[in-house]
Amino acid sequence: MSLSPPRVFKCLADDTRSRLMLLIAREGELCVCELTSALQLSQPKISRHLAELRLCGLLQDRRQGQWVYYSVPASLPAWVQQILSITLDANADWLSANLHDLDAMGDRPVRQTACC
Amino acid sequence: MSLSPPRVFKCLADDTRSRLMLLIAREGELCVCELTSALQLSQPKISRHLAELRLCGLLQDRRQGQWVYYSVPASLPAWVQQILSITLDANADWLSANLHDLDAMGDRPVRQTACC
DNA sequence: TCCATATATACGGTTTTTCAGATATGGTTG
DNA sequence: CAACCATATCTGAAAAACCGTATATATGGA
Repeated sequence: MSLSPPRVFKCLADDTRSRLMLLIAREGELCVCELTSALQLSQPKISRHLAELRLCGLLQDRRQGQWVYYSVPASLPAWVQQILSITLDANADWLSANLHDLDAMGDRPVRQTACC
Repeated sequence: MSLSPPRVFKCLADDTRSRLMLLIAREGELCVCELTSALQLSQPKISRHLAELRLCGLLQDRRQGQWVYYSVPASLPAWVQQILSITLDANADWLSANLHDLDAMGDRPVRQTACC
């Protein structure tokens, strides 16, 4: 299951999945409830697309208490990370409404720092 | 009909279309018969995917005699061109069989130079 | 004009994707 | 343990994508 170009593009070939990936790439790590607020979509729909991205290897998840956080794995091939970065830089306006809704979200869960 | 990220990715989210785009981006300009040889696929299938890429704005065509040449328009947004370039550089092996079949093709049509 | 070549498109059928809604799982708290 | 919250998965149906075959269009040459 290698990351050929069409396979990567197919993962991103959906409005919801593109927004999820770019938001997570930008913010570093986001949990499902934050993404649900940012995209204003139903939770099952968000989860389904996140699962697809995770199965392709474009996302990894981490559970912390009740919340599951998604992030871009460091092991993701460099060219895929570059594509995300370039797309993000050139499409800030396209993502602006989602960033606004994310910032407007109340009661965002608090991440635990890695240090003990 | 703007080129949003998911729209671009959807255009590239198919094995045939990815190969067509990367081959054309690499070679500058290729005609349908050359692409048919490079991908070893039926002509209608190649033409159908080329039409889809052209309708999205990712390719432009130019007729010269019997042949129709496809190329990446200079007006394509820079971020899309960068994505093509990065993907091409990082996936030379994935494209190698197609490049080989292209080189092995006999009787390749001769392009007219732009000068008179 | 007639034929050959190159390319584009139309048609019909199969497979894939997507979605909404319902439900299941798993952790937390009382 | 029971109730609750966050998240995941299942189900069935609608929509879209893809393909092979047949056919149409356009160019060039005899």
